Amino acid sequence: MAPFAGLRIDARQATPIYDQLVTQVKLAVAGGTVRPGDALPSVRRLAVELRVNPNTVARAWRELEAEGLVETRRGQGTFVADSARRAPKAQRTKAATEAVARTVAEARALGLSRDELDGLVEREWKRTEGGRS
Amino acid sequence: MAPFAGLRIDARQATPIYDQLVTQVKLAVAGGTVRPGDALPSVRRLAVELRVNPNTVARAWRELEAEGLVETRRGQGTFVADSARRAPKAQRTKAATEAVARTVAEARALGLSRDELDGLVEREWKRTEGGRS
Amino acid sequence: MAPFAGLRIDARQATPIYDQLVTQVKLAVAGGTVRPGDALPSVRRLAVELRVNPNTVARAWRELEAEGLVETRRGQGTFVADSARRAPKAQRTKAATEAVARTVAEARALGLSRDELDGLVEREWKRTEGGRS
Amino acid sequence: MAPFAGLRIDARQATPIYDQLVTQVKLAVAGGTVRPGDALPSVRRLAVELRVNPNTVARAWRELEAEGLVETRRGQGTFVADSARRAPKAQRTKAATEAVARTVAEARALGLSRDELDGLVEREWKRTEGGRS
DNA sequence: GTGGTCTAGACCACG
DNA sequence: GTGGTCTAGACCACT
Repeated sequence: MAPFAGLRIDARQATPIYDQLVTQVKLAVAGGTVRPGDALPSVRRLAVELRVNPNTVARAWRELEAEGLVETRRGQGTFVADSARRAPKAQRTKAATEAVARTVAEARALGLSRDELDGLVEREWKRTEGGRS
Repeated sequence: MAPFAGLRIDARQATPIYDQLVTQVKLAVAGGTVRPGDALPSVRRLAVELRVNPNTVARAWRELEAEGLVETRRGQGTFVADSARRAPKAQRTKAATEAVARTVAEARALGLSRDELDGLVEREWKRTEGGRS
Repeated sequence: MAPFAGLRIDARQATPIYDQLVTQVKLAVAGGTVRPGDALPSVRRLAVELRVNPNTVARAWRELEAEGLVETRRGQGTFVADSARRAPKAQRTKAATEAVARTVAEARALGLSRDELDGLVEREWKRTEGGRS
Repeated sequence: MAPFAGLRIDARQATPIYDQLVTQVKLAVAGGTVRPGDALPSVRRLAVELRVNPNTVARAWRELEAEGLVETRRGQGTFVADSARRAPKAQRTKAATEAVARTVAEARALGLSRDELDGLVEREWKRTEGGRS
């Protein structure tokens, strides 16, 4: 499966689209799903795929480049930088913990039981199986 | 524990503050944590507590009122509307599923195993035990 | 004279407009012409003044913010960051030396004599006298 | 010293490489440093020397030819056109004035005194003495 | 084909 | 009023 196959956005969310993309690429790099040298989808292709303006994708890639996570090669495309490293385990756990905390809080507020939550996690995990790991 | 005791905001987040408040109130109503007739914190008190512009809190309450979830009684304050009902199970599950999906996607991107994710959920669930439920 | 009164761009130049603005603000900060807390011109006002698209100015301010040189206060405007310091003398001299080298090289290529070059510098210096210093 | 011996580029600069070359050749012609009939370096040789794609050099020579400043003689190379004349004094002064203006602006923004600027010009002029003039 | 810059203009969030 | 996001579409630079 191609790297970055799973990039997706949610227009209803308050987080800006370009920011959603930045976050997902960062996560993929931190988690080792993609590696230095891997190509990001081209601005135009991804824009078509996500039905988004090319400028929006370009802005995301630009921000990532400013942070040194990716580099653009003229006329070729945008690539994960050689210097981009998989984040250490502790850091990844910390990030995941925050995400989990948000979701648990929401589940509780919605009055879900522990079993119901586990069921949802189980189902979602299965549903997303098969990506490059 | 007073209803709405846990309202909290994160100024660093991209989501507008008023939006964070709206979401939390909605969740509490949908989940049955608060019930029709319960009072929302007063605009001024909450503004002070969260160190936020009173306009921002007012804006949140206004949006909620526009949606019919709360009602303002002159001189008394803002209250959960009588018509506000706990959301039906299916709707609550749908909301929770979206939250879970986001978190599972993030965990996967970070390269966590299923067991690691379960462990984090377990820990977070235990940690937040004891609130009004 | 107001800070940043002298911001100007040259559309004929190869350097992108937003970049020209970034550079000028950086120089002004490094040189002490402007100080922490000083307001940058508003995006819209400057865009009108320079006959440029507001997006272009916004992009410049955004890049400066990403570098921590300025900070934006919601609804108020963009300001030189408190942390922005005047560059040390050595660094300023280095920057100026590069600029001088470029110009001397060009003057030589154009066949100017030393006296002619001095005359131009003299004239330009006089012409720009009167700024905040 | 061979004509065009000093052609050099700066890959870090925003200005396209081919443009940097065009500008330098134009300057050399305008200033009389090179004369009609003088040969430009061959595309390949210069590409190797500057570690640049030959297309880039070719592009520069092509632009210059389109402007009538140089002409290509099949199998021989590229030469300064017979019609290329040293620019009139006024025009050269104008070009130099712009360069000086940019540098004076930068020096002012950096908080340099008139004396400091003069010192830098003096030093740079001395340092570059000895080229073909 | 790739990314980069810029414009024009809409709509949102905040004070 | 301030800045922020996004779209649509043009043109440029480079491979």
